[in-house]
Amino acid sequence: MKQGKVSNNVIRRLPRYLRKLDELTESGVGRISSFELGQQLGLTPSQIRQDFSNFGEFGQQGYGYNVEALRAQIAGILGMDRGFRAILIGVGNIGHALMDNFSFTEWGVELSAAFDVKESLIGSEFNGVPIYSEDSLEDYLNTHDIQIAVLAVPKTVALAVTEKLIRNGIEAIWNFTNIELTEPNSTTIVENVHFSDSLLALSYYVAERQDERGQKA
Amino acid sequence: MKQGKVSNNVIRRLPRYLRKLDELTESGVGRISSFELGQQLGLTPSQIRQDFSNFGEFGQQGYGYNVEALRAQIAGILGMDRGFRAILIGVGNIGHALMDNFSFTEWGVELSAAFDVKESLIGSEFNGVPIYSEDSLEDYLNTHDIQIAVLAVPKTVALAVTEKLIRNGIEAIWNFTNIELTEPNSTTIVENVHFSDSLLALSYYVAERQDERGQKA
DNA sequence: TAGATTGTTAATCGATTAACAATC
DNA sequence: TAGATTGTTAATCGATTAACAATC
Repeated sequence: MKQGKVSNNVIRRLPRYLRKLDELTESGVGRISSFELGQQLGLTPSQIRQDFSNFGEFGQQGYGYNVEALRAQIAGILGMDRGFRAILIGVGNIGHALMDNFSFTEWGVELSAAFDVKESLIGSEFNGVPIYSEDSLEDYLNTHDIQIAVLAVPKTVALAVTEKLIRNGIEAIWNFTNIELTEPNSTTIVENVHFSDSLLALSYYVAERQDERGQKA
Repeated sequence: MKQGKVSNNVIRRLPRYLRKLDELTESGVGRISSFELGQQLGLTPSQIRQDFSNFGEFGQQGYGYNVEALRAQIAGILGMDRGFRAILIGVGNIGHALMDNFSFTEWGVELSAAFDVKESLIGSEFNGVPIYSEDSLEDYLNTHDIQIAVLAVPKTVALAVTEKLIRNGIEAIWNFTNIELTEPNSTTIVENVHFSDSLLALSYYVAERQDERGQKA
């Protein structure tokens, strides 16, 4: 094993491995080779072995990988067993959908509270997660050990809230607003979820396909 | 200009350029150099010029780029002016949030119908988009010109619905289910939106940061 | 044992960065 | 004109793939 700054490309593949391994377990598959895993994920066996070798030796010659054990290793690498805690800011449409629908726990993260400005929401609770007034956000951050802020507020207040989060020492922001939040500073980790970026990439490939067809005709 | 299969990396940056250019327009900036744009996006000027040169010559020596004109070029490249049409399958939590909250039109896509199995939803309408019974899905596809299917059904039925979509010649699937939908076949374009992948990558970087701190102490 | 498959080193390929002539 | 900045060619860097000895 090496473990000297693993490339982002590798990191982005880890969750895919995890998901596939879960699927394999579900269908009763207990072991798998890099060749077979590659087939199922559209990757070369080489790349898969290279990826894993960044973190250790998880396989066995002549055998392959034990699905369950490999899964556990990757989960550990991804920090799923660290007990990270998150809060959600903005219980609008997307925020609400996340609370209702997204299983934070399944991915090793505890959603411990949500915040909003809307009176009718404050004091209520969703899936056991309490919703507090946004006024109490700073106070909450200072009295609880929170690593991740899920940002789901309207675009207009996104920057102000971000500043507040950073001022109170948040470590990471999971950004669902459609604002460019790259490097608000050097110490806060930002992960952007831009639906529109994703749709536009899709749109590009559909357009490209159209053009290809057009040329042939 | 070259235009011979542009790399995926480049395509993924285009929506970011678009977003930034919109922000610039909003704040009244009419021209920008690759240097300044690079600063704001955390990219090198070289990369930006290289990216654009895949599609044409959009700048002017000694001046830079006209923000509005460049925006229009990129929008065109991304297929935003092609009038793509989409349908949504699954009006659950996430599907509902998309209908309510996500402006398809803003990105050049028309959401023309939604489908669900839930009796109470069928026949109703959100933001002018009608919700039909999933039984009529195939019929609808055969009588309308639809390119994109937004897949927001429960995990358990995801594969069955996907098959149905492909059988009826859908061109692209925007996949919001947490299922690995890579290459269902070679002709359908799939764009995955996996929240969990994104959260896990975030989690990894928080864990890494923790370890770094641990070593220093 | 023979066959399979790993982990790793070396080779290739592709993407990013640097440099610079062209020109607004 | 002088200065700025493009588009592009060349150089560098990094990521993927191929190959293979080690070994279960």
